Amino acid sequence: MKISEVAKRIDLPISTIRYYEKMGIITEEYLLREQNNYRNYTSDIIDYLQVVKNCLAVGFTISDIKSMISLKGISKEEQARIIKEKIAEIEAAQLNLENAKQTLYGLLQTDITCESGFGKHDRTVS
Amino acid sequence: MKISEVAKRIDLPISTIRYYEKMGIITEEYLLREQNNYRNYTSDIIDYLQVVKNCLAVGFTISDIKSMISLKGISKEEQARIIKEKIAEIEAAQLNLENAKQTLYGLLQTDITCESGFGKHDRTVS
DNA sequence: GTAAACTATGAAGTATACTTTATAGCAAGA
DNA sequence: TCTTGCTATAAAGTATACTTCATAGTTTAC
Repeated sequence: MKISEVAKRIDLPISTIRYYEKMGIITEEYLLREQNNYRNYTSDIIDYLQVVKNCLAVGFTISDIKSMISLKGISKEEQARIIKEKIAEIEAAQLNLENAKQTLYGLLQTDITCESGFGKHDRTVS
Repeated sequence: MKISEVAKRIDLPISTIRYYEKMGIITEEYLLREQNNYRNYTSDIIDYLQVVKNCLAVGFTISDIKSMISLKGISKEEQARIIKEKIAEIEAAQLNLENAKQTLYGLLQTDITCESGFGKHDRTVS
């Protein structure tokens, strides 16, 4: 699969896909080169990039993703530790999301124009 | 309350608090100046900044927050529209989080070192 | 009253995640 | 064949969210 097809199927700019490769999160596993030097991706790249998109969308960095990729080279204990750490981060993010959502629902039910400020009367988890 | 106390209580650098003010998300409502020109914050600033932190942590931009603040000046219909839009964004983020979490749980249960790549065998929502 | 600590401003610097530009080779259809 | 379009690389540019620096006024503790 050539880069433009990947771009279309995963809905990312070509430049972004090349950038991910440069950053080391698209590896040989998903990518080889044709004789003309064009990139040729495996069909797995689509699912993989969807996971990458999900991770980036919820606040993981490219560096985080690199560390998850590199899990293959380290001990199972270390793997489990890193993965659990990431899951904890996700759960913290989920709490934040729920708080933000409740803040917004609160705004919907309040007469914002007259007396309430953004978030002014909301409770948040510290 | 002076800036250093706010910084300590909300656990943000002083520079960040001044930056938020510069970006227009800390308004007169929470801030006045003393005769010596020092910033003097109301106690409400703490709860407010916690909401700001939550929002930023889950992917909202400072610009998003500004638009939420400015809800006070616009019609209720427009307010409701913007708020519902933000809630939809949060719900999309929640889906992404759940996907990312399942990806990681999948990794925990797989023999990563031997055959599975990061995310390679996971399903994600398109 | 003076040194250390806190406050202020504006401007420049940094990190992350991309995007755009410039230049050039390769390919497919009329 | 020639033009249009896709591919390539390297380097510079952009946006967002801060942080650091340079400089200077203010306050507090001894």
